[in-house]
Amino acid sequence: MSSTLSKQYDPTEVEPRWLRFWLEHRYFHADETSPTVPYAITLPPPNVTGSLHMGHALGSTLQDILIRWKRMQGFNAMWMPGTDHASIAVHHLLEKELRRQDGTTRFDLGRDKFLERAWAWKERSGNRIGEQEKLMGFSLDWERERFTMDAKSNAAVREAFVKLHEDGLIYRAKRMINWDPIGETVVSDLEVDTSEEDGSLWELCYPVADDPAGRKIIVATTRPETMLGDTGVAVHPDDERYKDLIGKRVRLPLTDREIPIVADTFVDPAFGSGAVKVTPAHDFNDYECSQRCGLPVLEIIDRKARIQAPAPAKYVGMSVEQARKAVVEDLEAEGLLGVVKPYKVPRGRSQRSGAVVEPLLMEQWFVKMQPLAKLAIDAVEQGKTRFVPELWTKTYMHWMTNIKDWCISRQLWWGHRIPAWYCDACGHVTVARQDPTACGGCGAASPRQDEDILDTWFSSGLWPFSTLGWPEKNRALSTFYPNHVLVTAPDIIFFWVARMMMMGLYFMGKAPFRVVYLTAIVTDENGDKMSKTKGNTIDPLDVVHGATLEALVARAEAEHATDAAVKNIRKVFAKGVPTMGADALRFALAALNNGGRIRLSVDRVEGYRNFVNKLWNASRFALMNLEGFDPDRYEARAGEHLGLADRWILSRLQRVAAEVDAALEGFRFSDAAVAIYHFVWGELCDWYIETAKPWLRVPEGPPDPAWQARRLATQGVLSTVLETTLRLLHPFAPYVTEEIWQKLPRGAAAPASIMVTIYPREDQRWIDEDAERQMQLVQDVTVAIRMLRSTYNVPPSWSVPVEVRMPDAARREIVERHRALIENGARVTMTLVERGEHVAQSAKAVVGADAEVVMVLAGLIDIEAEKTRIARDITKAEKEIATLEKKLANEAFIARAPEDVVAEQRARLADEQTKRQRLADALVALGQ
RNA sequence: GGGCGGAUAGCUCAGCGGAAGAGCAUGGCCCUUACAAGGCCGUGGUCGCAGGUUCGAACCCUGCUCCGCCCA
Repeated sequence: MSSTLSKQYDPTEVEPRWLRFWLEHRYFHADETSPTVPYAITLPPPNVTGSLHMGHALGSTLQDILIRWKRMQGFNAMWMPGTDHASIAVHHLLEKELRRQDGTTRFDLGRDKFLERAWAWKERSGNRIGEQEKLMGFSLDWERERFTMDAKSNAAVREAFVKLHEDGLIYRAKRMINWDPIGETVVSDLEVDTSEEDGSLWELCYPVADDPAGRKIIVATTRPETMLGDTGVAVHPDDERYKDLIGKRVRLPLTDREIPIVADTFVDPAFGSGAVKVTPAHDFNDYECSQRCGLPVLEIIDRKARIQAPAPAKYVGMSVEQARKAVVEDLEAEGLLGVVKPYKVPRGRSQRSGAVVEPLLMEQWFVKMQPLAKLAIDAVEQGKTRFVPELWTKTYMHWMTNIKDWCISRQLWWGHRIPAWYCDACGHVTVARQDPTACGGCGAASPRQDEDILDTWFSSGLWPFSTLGWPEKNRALSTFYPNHVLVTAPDIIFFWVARMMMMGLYFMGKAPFRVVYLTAIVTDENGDKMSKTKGNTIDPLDVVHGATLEALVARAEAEHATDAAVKNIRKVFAKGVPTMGADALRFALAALNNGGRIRLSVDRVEGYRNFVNKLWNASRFALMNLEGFDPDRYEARAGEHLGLADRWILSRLQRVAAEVDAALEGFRFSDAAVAIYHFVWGELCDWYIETAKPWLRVPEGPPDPAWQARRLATQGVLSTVLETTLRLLHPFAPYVTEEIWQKLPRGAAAPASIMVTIYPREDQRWIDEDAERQMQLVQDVTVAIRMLRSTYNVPPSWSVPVEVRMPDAARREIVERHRALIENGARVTMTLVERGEHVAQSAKAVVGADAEVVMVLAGLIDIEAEKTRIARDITKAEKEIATLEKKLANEAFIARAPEDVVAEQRARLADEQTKRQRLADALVALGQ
C-alpha cells in the first residue's frame, strides 16, 4: 500500500477529516469502569463569554499532550471539558447590549427577563469555544461536557453551601467590602485592579475645639469628600507634635460635628503632617482603626457612589466626584484648605466595569477561610500536591497564609442563587438543600429567598468533583478523583487552584490533583500582554486557518475596536496570517513553553509549520520508496543486513524516546518537543534518509539478491523509524501524524488509528554505542570535506578526489568500512592513507586530533585565503593549549581535582597539540 | 513598600561546578530526482557589574545596577 503525497502539507484538507474520524470512533471518551489505571485532567473551564485565546490554546495543548501521551501508554485517560458561567462577565456583556440597544438597565428589564436573555445568549454562543477546542484537536471527553450552572452543578453548589453553613464555615455579617457602583455588586479583592492614577493630595485644616491658641490639625487626603464621614483624627502615639492633643477634639469643618483625636500606631508620622483623618465606613484601614479606637461609623456613600445622609443635606445626592469639588470649594471659602499638590493616587477599579471601587460596609455572606486554608497549606507542605515549576509554591503559600474571609455573595442575577430564606414573621434564616415551603424557625409560610447569587468561583471550586457527579457517590467519581494534574496559567493560582484545593480537600478529603502545572504566559513579540484594546492579540484559529489583513481588520471593527487597535493590527499583521494548521501552532506552543512567558509572533509559528512540512516530505520520500514493503514479512529483530546508518538511527531513536519520556514525566514540554524536532530534522532527514537513498534506488540490470536483502532491511528501518517517530510526535501534532500513519504500510494487526497505538519507550536492545561512535566519525569526516568544498565553491556536480590521512589504524579501518557513506555524503572519491606529504594546489582540514583531509584543487586554490583560514584555526588551538597548560601546571589542580578530570584535561592537551602541529605543517607547506 | 523572577550570539531562550549551545535571523554557494515552507557551509559571545568561596565559577555566596511579574 502506498500513495503519493502532495509536495506541501495541506492542513485544511486533513484536519476536519481526522477530527470527524476520532469523534465517530469515540476515542476521546474514557470509561469509568475500565480496569486500567486512571489518569484524569479537568480542563479549567473557560468562560462562556469568551472565545479561545492564545492562553487557552497553550494550556489546552499541554493538557492534550499529557492526555494523548498517557492514553497511548495504556492509562484510562479522561479529560473533562466544560465552561464556566462567569456571572459578572455575562452581566457586563448583556448590560452593555441593553444600554446600546435601548438605553435600559437590567433593573428596567427585571430579573426573570434578564435571566431568559442570559440563557438564550448562553445557548447561542456558549458552544463556540467547544467547537474551537475541537478544531485544535483537543481530545476532551465530550460525552462528559458540563457547565457550571447546569442542574448537577446546582445540586453540588447547594450541598456545598449548606454543608459549610452547617459546619459554621459560612456566615452572614456586616463587613467592609469592595463595591462596584456600576455593576452594583460586591467584587472580590482579586477582581479589583489597583493602579496609580493622576490625582491630587489635598491638605485639610481641622481646628482644634476650644483651643485658645486656635491650633489647627492638618490632615492630607486624596479623597476630600470622605471628610463628611470622618469620625476621628489619628496620630502616632509617640509623635511629640501631637502628644498633648490626644484625647481632645477637633471641629469637623462643613458639619456641625466634633470628632476626637486618637492615637494609633498605624499612622506613619513621617508621611505628610503625621495626622490622618479617619473615615471608618469608606476605607479599609480607617475601619480597622475605628474598631481599635472605638470610633463611630458613619456611612455617607451609597450603592450608586452618591453622598447620603447623615452627611450634611447640601451634599446629599451628589456623586463622589461632584462632592469632592464642592467640599474643596467650601473648605477654601472657609480658609480651611491647605496646600494642594499633584499626586499619584492608588485607585482600585473593577476589572469588568472599570468603575472606581468604593469600600462600603455591607451585610454579606462570607466563607471562613482559616480552616480551609489550613487544609490547603498542609496538603502542599506534606507533598500531597506539588507545584511545577516549584517556585510557584511560595506564591501559593504566601496567599494562603494571608488569606481573608471570602465574600461569596454577589448582587447579580446570573449565577447560583444563595440557598437561604428569610422569614418575615420571626426573622429566622433557613438554609436548605431543597427550596423550603415554610420557615425552619416558626413554620410560617413562604419565606423569601435571598436575592443574591454566589461568586462564580464558589462553583468553580467544586468543579473537579462536581463534574464527576458529586454529591452523588458514583463510579466516575471514585475512578477519576483525584485528578493527576491541573494545568493552568499562573495568574489564576488564587482563583482556580486555591479554591479547588480548599473545596476538594474539605468535601472529598483529598486534594483534587497531585500536581499543579503552571504554564508560561503568552505575550506579543514585545513582551506585552495580548489585549483587544491594544490590537496585538493573535487568535489561535486565525493561525490555524489563516486570515487576510482585511478579514482581521473587519472583525476588529465589528467588535468596536479603537482606531489605535486597528492601526496596530495593520502594522503587526501587514501580510495577514498564513495558514499554519493546528499541528504547527500546537508544536510551537509546546516548544516555546520554557521560560515564564512566550513571546509569540506569526513568524515564530512559521518555523514550526516548516517542521511539520519537513516531516511530511520525509514521509513522502519514504512512501515513494516503500512500495511492495510488507511489515508482516519483515523481521527487524534479525538485525542482519543492517548497515552502520541503520544501527545508528535505531539507536538514536531509542535515545530520543527516552528523552521525550523523561521530559514529559517532568512536565518539560519544550525539551520533549525540541528533542523530537532535532531528531526528525537533524538526524532522520539530514543524515539517515540521505544514507538510505542509494539502497532504495532501484538499479538497472538484473536484481542482485544481496542488494535486495539490504534494500528490504533499509525499507524496514526507514518504516520502523518513521512509524515510531510519528507515535512519539502524535501527542504534539495529532493531525499530521495520523494522516501519515494511515498511509504507511501497516501489519494486519495494526489498530485503526495512531491514537490507540502504544507510545514508544526506549528499547535497550537497539542502543548501539559502537554505531553511534562510528557514525560520529563518518559525520566528522563528511562535514570536513563539505567545508573544503564549500570554501572553494566546488560545484555540487563535481565529484572531486580527496585524500584522508589517518595515522590511527582502528579509526582508519572504520572510515574504510564506511567509505560509501562518506563518498556519497560528500560527493567525493576518497583515498585513505596513513600519512602523506604536502600536495601542491591543495586545501587541508584537520578532523579531530590528528586526521587530515586533503583536497586537490588545481586552479581553484587561493593560497592566501587558505593560509588565513589555517592561521585562524592555529590561533584557536593555541588558545586552548594555553588554557590547558596553565590548568595542568597548577599543582593544586593535580592534587585536588578528581583523577578522571585530570586525565581528561591531559588527553585534550595532547589532542590540541597534535592538531596545532598538523595545522602548522600545512601552513609551512602552503608557503613553499 | 513587600515578595518572586530575570540579565548568556542581532532576537527568543537552553545550559546551573570541570571543553560556551539551540532555534530564528544573518553571509556565501546550490532549483542535487522528499522538501526553496528546501540543501550544504560559514560568521557571530571577556555568559549585566564588583567582590567572595573553590584546584576550577556562566553555574554557588554577597553587594550593586537595570528589567519584568505578583501583592499592598
